[in-house]
Amino acid sequence: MAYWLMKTEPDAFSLQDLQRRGQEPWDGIRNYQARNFLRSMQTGDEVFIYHSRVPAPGIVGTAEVVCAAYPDPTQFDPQSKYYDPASHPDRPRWDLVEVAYRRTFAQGIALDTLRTIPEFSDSPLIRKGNRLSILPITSSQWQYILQYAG
DNA sequence: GCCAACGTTGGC
DNA sequence: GCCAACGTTGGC
Repeated sequence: MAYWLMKTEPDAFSLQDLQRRGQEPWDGIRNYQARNFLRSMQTGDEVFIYHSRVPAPGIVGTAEVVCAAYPDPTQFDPQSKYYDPASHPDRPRWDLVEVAYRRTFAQGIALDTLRTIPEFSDSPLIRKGNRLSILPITSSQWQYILQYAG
């Protein structure tokens, strides 16, 4: 069992949207490093949901991986904004996992706060210019945040 | 909305 | 294989 963090822009898809839907295919990942993380995710892995591009970005709650990686259908859909004409069905380039809503933290953990937590000092999450939308979380980071969130 | 930082693309 | 140009991410 592993821990992860997935970023989302709440204007496009928020933790509240995930709560309403219950479960969601996390499509549209078009970064090789993030894709490789997707491919190593397993059912039962736990996930922090992070809201980006908001006045106070940070971790807002949790989800769980309920379906391991399979090819992201949007890469083959010319109508989709995630369409990738260079990807072919016999050798799909992009995958997705499905995640289910778990909980919303009573108080989120802002990026400003994460920067002050020693467990996160080496995390790409707090590095300037970091663009990884999916990243691994250590068990000590997971425990710390859960305790912080109460 | 701005723009620094970064990943990707493509000409050479 | 280099690297300039381009597109995107994400904090502010």
